[in-house]
Amino acid sequence: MSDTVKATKQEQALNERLHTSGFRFTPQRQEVYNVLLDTRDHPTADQVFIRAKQAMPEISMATVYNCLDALVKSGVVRQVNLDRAAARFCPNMTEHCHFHCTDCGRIFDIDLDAKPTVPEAKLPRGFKPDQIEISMRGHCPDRACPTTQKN
Amino acid sequence: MSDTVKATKQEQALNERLHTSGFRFTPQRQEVYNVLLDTRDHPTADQVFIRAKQAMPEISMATVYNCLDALVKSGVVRQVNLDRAAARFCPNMTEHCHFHCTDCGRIFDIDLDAKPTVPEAKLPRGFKPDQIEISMRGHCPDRACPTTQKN
DNA sequence: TCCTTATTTAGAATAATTCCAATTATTGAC
DNA sequence: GTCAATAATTGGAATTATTCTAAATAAGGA
Repeated sequence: MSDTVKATKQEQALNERLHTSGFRFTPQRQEVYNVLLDTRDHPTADQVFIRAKQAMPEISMATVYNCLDALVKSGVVRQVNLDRAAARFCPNMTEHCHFHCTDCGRIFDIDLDAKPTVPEAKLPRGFKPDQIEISMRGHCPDRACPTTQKN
Repeated sequence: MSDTVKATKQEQALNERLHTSGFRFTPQRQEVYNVLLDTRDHPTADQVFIRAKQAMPEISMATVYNCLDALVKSGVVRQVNLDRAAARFCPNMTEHCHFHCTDCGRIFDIDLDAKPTVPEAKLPRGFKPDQIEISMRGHCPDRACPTTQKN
């Protein structure tokens, strides 16, 4: 019951975020967002599609792409591009970067204390960065990486 | 004339780098590498193809991809993946990161004093990064960015 | 030189994403 | 609440970058 209230509040929050970016609130966008919140494993659009279909069998791939795009542009979801693989999506909007485990293929969020800076970089005068993105590639702890699942 | 000698030396160096990674030296690989050295504007495979064809009209797209792959694996060329756009290639193997100008679309190399580190990141125990990659998005100085050319 | 194996080539195939046109849903004005 | 305007959804076609394939060619070592 408080669950319902909570869900509604959450919906209203999403509604607002969408509207301030010029998008409409739709059940599909809510569902796609729910999928992302549900399992924060950085799914691809394809995986989001499969998961969203469980609750909403009629949803189409084109809509999933549209929804993801709207969510990203509304600032409630981040798009994660690693190498040239399919884009992945995460609802974690805190300052963080991504660690890609080359053993299991999983992607982990690594929290950052602050907006990333690059002390080693000597930016030539006149260059004004809006955004700095960091990604790491390496090995995650064995415990968390037992199988060689692609994910 | 010293040019010829120089070219040969350069070829021999490339030959060695390829061989130590288990690749053969071929004129196509030399040409693709030359194209990259020639204009360091981070061309896509497509652009490399077009440029390589001038000196080597018979070269095919598949070969360009194969050559770029061999060069990357031999450690003489870096592959630059920004967003989900076509991969770009650069022969600058010094420590550097990339600045993507959202006005003109060009990509600039930004030198780094040292291998990138991330002071802000608290890596959970057990995570062992092999590689840290940094990219920036923003605006380059107007002087260098007069036209809105896509590149 | 000959043999083995890698490379090149053109074209087909694939994967992720975007585009399209028709239908449906949402929103704001009345 | 109804209606019109506009945005979103849908399925499928189209596009783009890249990889694969099979046959021909070229390197490198015995």
